[in-house]
Amino acid sequence: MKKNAPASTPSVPGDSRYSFFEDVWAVARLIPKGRVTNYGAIAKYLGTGLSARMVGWAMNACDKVKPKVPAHRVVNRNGMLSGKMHFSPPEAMQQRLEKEGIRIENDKVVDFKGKFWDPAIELS
DNA sequence: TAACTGACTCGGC
DNA sequence: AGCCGAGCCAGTT
Repeated sequence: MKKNAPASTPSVPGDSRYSFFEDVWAVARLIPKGRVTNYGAIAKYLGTGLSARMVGWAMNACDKVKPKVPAHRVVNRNGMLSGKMHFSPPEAMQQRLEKEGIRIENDKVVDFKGKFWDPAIELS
């Protein structure tokens, strides 16, 4: 039997256990097809610019979240698919990006700056 | 229970 | 111009 309120309780908006993980996933899902963003932009949009690491960590758990989160559209500030090695298979990230019109070269997003999608601006 | 790591980023040297 | 250290939050060992 489960405890009263385990930390693993599904977070929902309005709940005190609502962690910014949910926000990260929400923002990630808002990323338009053919666009990419970086961890810092999301973190900053959430008000925790220094927590860019956690954004990546949230992506690690994105696979267990529903609906699926387009974590492949989130890359580091260099436009490099730093998290592709965490995909399964790793090449899936690049494959999906290319499928959406994003061109990848040497594990880096081509014209990253031009395809960059900043939630702080687009959602402002 | 405490400590470390981790899909990051920025500032300083 | 490149390298190093510090900060953040949560999950894992």
